[in-house]
Amino acid sequence: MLSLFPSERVMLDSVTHSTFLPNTSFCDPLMSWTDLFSNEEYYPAFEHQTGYSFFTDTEETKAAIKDYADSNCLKTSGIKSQDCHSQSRTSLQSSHLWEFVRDLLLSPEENCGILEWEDREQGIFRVVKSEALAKMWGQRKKNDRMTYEKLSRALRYYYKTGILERVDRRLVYKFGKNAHGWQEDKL
DNA sequence: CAGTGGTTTCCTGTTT
DNA sequence: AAAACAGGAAACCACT
Repeated sequence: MLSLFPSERVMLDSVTHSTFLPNTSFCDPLMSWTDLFSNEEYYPAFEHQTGYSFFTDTEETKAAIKDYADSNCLKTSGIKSQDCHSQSRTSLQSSHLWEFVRDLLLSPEENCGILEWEDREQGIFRVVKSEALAKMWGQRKKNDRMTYEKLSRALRYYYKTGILERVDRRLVYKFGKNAHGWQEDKL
């Protein structure tokens, strides 16, 4: 039943050490984006959050919520059955930031235009909605103080390790030699 | 308990 | 002026 497509092998590879991956079927949804973003356990926490600097600014909060709402597919698109065997949904499991970004890039249903390929072959991509990306990463790490500012700091550390390569264009990054699982012909 | 890797947080300065 | 980029430094924390 668990037919391993190359893509899945890569994903399983990157997810092997995740503490979130239950020993059940790969199709068994942990939590869809629908659950994640429409669940009242999350939204109230987001909107009523006032103790942290990130949310104290009304404009910022408004923008964040708008960013959230903009990605309406986050609320309306659940995980469809056919996605069970694709690389989608795995972004919830990837433990490392670069894997999270990669998996989001590879999952149109969950991406919602937050990330976009600039050059698929060369692994160059652009962060279209920085705020939403940070929000999503924060959700993944259960950290509602996450911002793109901080997320990007973590991304910059990847330049040293070859996970990412520098691209001198705003909000544009490129996968480096040591990043795997993103190449189309290897999926 | 100690060490480590991977961030997270903060900051100051520069660039777009 | 606002949003990104740059990195250094230090705190954090899950894991081994």
